[in-house]
Amino acid sequence: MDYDPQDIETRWRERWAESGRYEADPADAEATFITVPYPYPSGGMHIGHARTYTVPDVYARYRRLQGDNVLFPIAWHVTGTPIIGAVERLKKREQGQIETLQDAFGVTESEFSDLETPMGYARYFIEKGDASYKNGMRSLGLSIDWRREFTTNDDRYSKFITWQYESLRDRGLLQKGLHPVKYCTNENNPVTTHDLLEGEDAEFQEYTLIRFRHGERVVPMATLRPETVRGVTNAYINPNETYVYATVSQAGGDEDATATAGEGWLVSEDAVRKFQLQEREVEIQERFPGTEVVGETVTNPVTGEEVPVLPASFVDADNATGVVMSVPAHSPDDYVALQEAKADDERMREYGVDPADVETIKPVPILEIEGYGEIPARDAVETAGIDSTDDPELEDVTAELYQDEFHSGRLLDSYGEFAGEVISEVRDRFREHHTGEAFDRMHEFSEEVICRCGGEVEVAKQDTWFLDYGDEAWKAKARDAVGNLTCVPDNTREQYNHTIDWLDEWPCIRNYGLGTRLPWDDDFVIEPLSDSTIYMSYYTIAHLIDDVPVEELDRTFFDTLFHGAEAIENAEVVGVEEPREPDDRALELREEWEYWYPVDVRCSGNDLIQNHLTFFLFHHAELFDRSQWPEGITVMGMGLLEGESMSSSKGHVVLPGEAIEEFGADTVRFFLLNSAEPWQDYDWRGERVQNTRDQLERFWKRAVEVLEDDAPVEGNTAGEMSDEGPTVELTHIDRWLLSKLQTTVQETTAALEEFETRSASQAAFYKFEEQLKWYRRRADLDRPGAAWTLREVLRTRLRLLAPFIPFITNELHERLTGGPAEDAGWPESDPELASDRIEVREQLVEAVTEDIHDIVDVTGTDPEQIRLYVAPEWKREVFETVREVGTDVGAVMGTVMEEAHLREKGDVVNELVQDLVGFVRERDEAELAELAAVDEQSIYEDARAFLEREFDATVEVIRAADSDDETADDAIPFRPAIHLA
RNA sequence: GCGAGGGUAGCCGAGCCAGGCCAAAGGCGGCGGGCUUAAGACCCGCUCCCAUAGGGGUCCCUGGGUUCAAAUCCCAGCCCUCGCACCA
Repeated sequence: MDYDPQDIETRWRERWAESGRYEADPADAEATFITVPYPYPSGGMHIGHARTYTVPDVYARYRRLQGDNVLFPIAWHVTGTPIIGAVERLKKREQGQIETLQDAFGVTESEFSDLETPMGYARYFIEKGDASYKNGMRSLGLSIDWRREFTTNDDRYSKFITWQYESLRDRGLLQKGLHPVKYCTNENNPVTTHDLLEGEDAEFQEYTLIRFRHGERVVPMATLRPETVRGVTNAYINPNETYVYATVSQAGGDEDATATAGEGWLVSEDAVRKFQLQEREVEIQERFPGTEVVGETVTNPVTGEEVPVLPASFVDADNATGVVMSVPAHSPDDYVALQEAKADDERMREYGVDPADVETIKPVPILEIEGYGEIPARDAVETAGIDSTDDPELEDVTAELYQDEFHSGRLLDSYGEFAGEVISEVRDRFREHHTGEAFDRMHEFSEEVICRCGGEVEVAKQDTWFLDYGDEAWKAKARDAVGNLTCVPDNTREQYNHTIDWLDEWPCIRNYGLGTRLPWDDDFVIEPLSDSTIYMSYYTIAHLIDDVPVEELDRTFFDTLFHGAEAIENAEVVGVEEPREPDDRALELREEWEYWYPVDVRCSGNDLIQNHLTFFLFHHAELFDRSQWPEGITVMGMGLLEGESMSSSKGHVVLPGEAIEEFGADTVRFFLLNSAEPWQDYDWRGERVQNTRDQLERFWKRAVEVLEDDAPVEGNTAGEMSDEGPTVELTHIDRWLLSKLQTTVQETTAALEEFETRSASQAAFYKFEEQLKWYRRRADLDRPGAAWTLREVLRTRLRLLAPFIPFITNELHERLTGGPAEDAGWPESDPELASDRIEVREQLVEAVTEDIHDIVDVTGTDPEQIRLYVAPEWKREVFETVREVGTDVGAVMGTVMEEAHLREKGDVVNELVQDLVGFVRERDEAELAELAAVDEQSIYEDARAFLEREFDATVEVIRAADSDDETADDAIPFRPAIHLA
């Protein structure tokens, strides 16, 4: 009977589907609710996703075996733009998109037309294509209640989201305000990171604009280090670019912008659009080349000093305002640029700048910092040996000095009230202090950003609705929810708290995308992270709510459902003043919700702690009672494929379907769970998966041997295994294996309670294999007792392994007992079978076996006769003394020497005491007590047959006291002297 | 910088929270043997150094410390990985 996973797995899948095995409804048993993020079907399912969903499945299966009523549901997240973007790219037949679809996910050209609408595309990857999530999940044998599926684009789900956002608005947690967004200047639309060709890593940077003056005009210069304003020695402008003079006024409600109406600004032409996008009205008055300004002077708004404007081709007119200030004392860039300007008289003259004036420019230090001289930038540049602005190392040197100055630079006396303070402490206050007349601000990306359409992307400030995670009262509730939580692994707790601390305003709407419209403004759609914060509650009623007409799913309906009749009738729901009539249907559904909630465990990726998981806590803490707050979050690690990160677009993925076809679902599951704990990163390597497959095959073969060994065991034939205990005679070694089995049960259980799927499967599978190996060597297997023991061991292990490898274990368990493992209950460790005594005794046999092996190896002999000398009674007496007196050699000697018959043995006793003290130290009380009760002679005598087999020699066990052999003197308690001949 | 995690034998990787049974699980690779006409698969043994009697030496990033005892606890340092958002 060969191992044929395809055959076995197909049968069980069909059985589960037909019987609705994992459909869960409220019952008397304890409810356990396990959820995992609903997949986002913007592409197919790969092996990394497979693990994400298999980890909670193992836990779900474990809890079911423990007798819980377990709900493990799934749905589909389609909100937002990625699917729309994918469809657009497909329609344009973009090469990359076509390749991803065909190569990574096996979509055929004839199927393309099905994928050309967003929901068509989603449906394909939800359930149609070979790489669809549903196919993958069913193949893996996930124990999902499929009745509860929905998508986040469903009308009823949208009503649920509407309820949430109205509630949050009424609680004052949804606010309106301006926020920076990525905006494509070609399409005139906000864009998401997924829409970018370049600049995926770009960050929004808030620049301070230093409002230099040129006569009546303002010349704003952008900087990230406003405190260096007193160190400005000159400005740079690009002589080859176009600049403008424009009137600028503040528009909209941007409180940060301070430009007074109609003020005249001098900026690059490219900057105009940036300001317009950032809530300013800009009207160009005249255009002129940069050369026109070069050679002029501008006035520093803080110091009142006049500084020259020098020409510089390195100035990027498309970055910020196109005019930059130079702080050569603290910016290595500026320092080197100034050196170059000084060296290039001809160029200065060309632009009408007197080289003599340039020569007089001296770096002006504004701070002091340990480890650098008066002019830190000069030190940094000279140490690195940089003498050109083209030197690639200059960037690193600049970054390093900025870091150092930020964290340990202290402002000089010229800063008055700010003098002596560290930059990191003082920067914000200094900026605030000057904001208005001297400082303004603007946003800019940290690097160039290009849209997929080829258009340039700029920072735009847009009016938006945001979730106010900065609200202190809300933060406090969220922290409370963390306190309530079982975090796996435990060290993630701090990360949640940290995230709660720094989360601030979160813009929760977008201009376009799939999903739910903002209830009071149809132009906007609620973005994906914001519509998935409490959806787990929707699972509890998802299969029943279809019976309720959409239009009846109003505020009262969901308020009734989640807050109950009393709260509705008494107008206790925040934001609703009127007492209302509770909705009857909602009250029925409320029972479902109350049965399943709270979420027992949410399994999710560790990358989601910073947003989704913390949002999940925030929203539960606000919208639901404390008793419905999440009880646990288990966080999962990332996957690698052959040592490299998976990537659908590069085709570097393995599909579950392919892997299951090659290895079988049990192998795929076992590998994914066994190669690392859930929260650790794992690496899918084909070679190792094959290994796992081989191991399962071996397991299968051994199990079949046990099944087929129908040596007549009274009352224990197949189909009649029970918890009744042995009906045949068991020997010491049988009992030893059964005792080890109890430890295995305990370890596996403890590990699964902690979500340690790796430790659990290691204990139940690999570690126990080691015990079996010894048992097979040690035991006479042709006994009814051995057959019974092996069957009992198999029956228990099949149940322990059932959460991990459900197909093979159910199949074997059914063949063994008549029923599947998943219906047999989780094994409990039997105290009757767990025996320290037996294990301690067996350890002595293992030890002596190992010692004989050592001697044989070292000497290279092949003994024909082995003699074991058991330590004499007086040595046992000394052992007893050590046990009683403790591990203080002096004290033991004192006691021992009181005995005349020991005293006369002299030094030998001293040595023995030393040995025994070491021996006792390493063992605990219980073990020593068991040892004290041991009759060594009989133990080795009982193991004689085994030892003779093992070494192919005759074995004699002799009392050392009865022998003249000198070797016999070496015997110490629990370590017989060994003589080989 | 802030936050989190980590550095273990040729490689991968357990152990560390709860110090001793740790020359340190398991796997891979390597070596030897068995089975086989042969190869593969499978099975057995070995795989830090020394050693012809169960022994000794050195070892878990580096340097200190605590302890009878440290891979494990404490301190300092070096190096590495991940996240830092408005994106699923």
